[in-house]
Amino acid sequence: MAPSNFIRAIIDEDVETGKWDGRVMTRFPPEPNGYLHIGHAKSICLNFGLANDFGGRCNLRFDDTDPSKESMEYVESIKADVRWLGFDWQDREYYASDYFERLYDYAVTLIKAGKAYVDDLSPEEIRQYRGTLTEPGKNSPYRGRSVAENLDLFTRMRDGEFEDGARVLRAKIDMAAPNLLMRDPTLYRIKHVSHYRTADRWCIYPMYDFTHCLSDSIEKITHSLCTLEFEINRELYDWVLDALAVYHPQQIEFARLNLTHTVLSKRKLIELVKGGIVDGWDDPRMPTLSGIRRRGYTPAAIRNFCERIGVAKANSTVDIALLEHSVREDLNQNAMRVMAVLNPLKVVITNYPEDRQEELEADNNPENPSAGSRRIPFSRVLYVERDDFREEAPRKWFRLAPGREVRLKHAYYITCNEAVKDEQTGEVIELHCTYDPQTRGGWSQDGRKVKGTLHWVSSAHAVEVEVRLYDHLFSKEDPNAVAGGEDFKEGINPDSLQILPNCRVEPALADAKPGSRYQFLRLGYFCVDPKYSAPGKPVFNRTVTLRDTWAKIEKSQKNKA
RNA sequence: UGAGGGAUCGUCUAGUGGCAGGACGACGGGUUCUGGCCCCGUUAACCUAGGUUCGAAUCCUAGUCCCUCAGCCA
Repeated sequence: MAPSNFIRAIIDEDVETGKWDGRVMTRFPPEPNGYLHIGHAKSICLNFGLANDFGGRCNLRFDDTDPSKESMEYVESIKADVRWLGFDWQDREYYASDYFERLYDYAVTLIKAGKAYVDDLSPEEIRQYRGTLTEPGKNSPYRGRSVAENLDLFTRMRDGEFEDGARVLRAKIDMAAPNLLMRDPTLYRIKHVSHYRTADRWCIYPMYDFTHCLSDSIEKITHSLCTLEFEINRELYDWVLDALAVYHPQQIEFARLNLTHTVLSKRKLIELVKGGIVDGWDDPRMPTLSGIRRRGYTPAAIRNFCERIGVAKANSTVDIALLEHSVREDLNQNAMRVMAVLNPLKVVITNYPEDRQEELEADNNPENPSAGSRRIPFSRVLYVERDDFREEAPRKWFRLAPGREVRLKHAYYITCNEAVKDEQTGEVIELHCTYDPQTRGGWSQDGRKVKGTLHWVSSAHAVEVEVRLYDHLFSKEDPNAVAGGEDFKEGINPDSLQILPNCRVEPALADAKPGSRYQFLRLGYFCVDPKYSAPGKPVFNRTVTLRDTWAKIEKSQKNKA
């Protein structure tokens, strides 16, 4: 069971008092005008999670009332993302556009009750009549039209007699209301635009404030959860339902998710995609669910994350380290361990026979013995990580350096005797080491210990692959906090993507399936990219690094120096 | 300067009149064939000022700061 929060407290009480006959009915109501991101995941987990925990149901409802922005492509991507996250709406897949006829009838009812009128004012005029935050608005000259005239005009709006923007249907509330939203809000506008589901059946479309509450009402929602920016809308939500005297759910607002080093506004995300700054909506650096999925995150990791961050009414920004922790936790338990060398440095085992090779046993996951083991080839020429060798070992260095002995994971102890350099550049291009045949499998009978254990691959057997290393898309903790005139895109991390074309991995990985996840020993978790991999030629995305204690030690050593 | 909301460790979040707890991070240690995982420990908070009370994060009063709203978007 998820930790408690103020919404659970409300539902607990409602269940106890029988307010909704013990029912819990929620809904996730996206507009199909873009891709879902990690912020939506919070809402999805909340709505479906609550319904699940209280024995209720959660609907998937598309709030598709603005045909100029919506499409089936978005509907499909949203459904795929919700399903991927692990939630099931069964047959309850609803569309506000399916309610258009009933919504129209409700509007007519409102007109007949003298609670709505057709206004001929232009958008500009409506804005002027609305007043300001501190001054009241004034009534439209068309506000006093008779019910009959309003009915006639509204019918003709529907019939397509008028141009876009010529007239709107407005609720007749109070032009002096302190809440601007209550100053005769627009209920219907004319848009001669084809809708992706209703095609050309309609040329008038209902506004959010009219549609959402009534859709909730139609679906007998009990708790209508939305984000804080809709607090102002609640008064109107309640007004519409009261005016029509229909079933009346309770709207409850919670704070949307913000993440450090990340932007989550739809506008900014679109800008990144359209500007070609990222490789589409599913770029592994994007906070979209499709991007996160391609990056290698698991649904369970996202769900755990959403549970951990909690739900409250205060604006807050979650440290992205918590997201990273969640995926490490899942992958540590479930990802198969393999060896990969990102920046290969050649190692020749000088006392190992040239024509010999052997296979060594390697466990697939120490966290899960049932994952079994595999055999990996060993031979005279190997690759190790360039970073694992230093000509001059710093303090606390456990790895390879001249004269140092280390363990090759699952293999042998080796001792570095010589670093061969390029005569021109002075760069170390090869290491000459000797191995101890008595340490096969990585154990020494004489009980001597080595501090360091390195990952490696056999040169002759290794497969060359491309690996993509990702870092936060934004260097700044809060990319939204930009000085006047500055563009948020200036905060983009120039090193957020690093492509390494010449990495070496264990031979078995040549056939790794797209989407499959591994731990590259001592490096991090990696996932086979579904977009750029080809059969026999996988491309690996780094999901997240392993925690790196040595990097911290080194950093603090540098700071002291 | 209208209306509606919100302030608890560095971050996120519990607590609703009775020992301010958890998670992440940071720091230190133990363990280890991954400088991973795991384990142990340390650090560290009630926006301010009054009041009520035996006792206040919680109730009252007055402030301060932050967020949202002037789309025919959602």
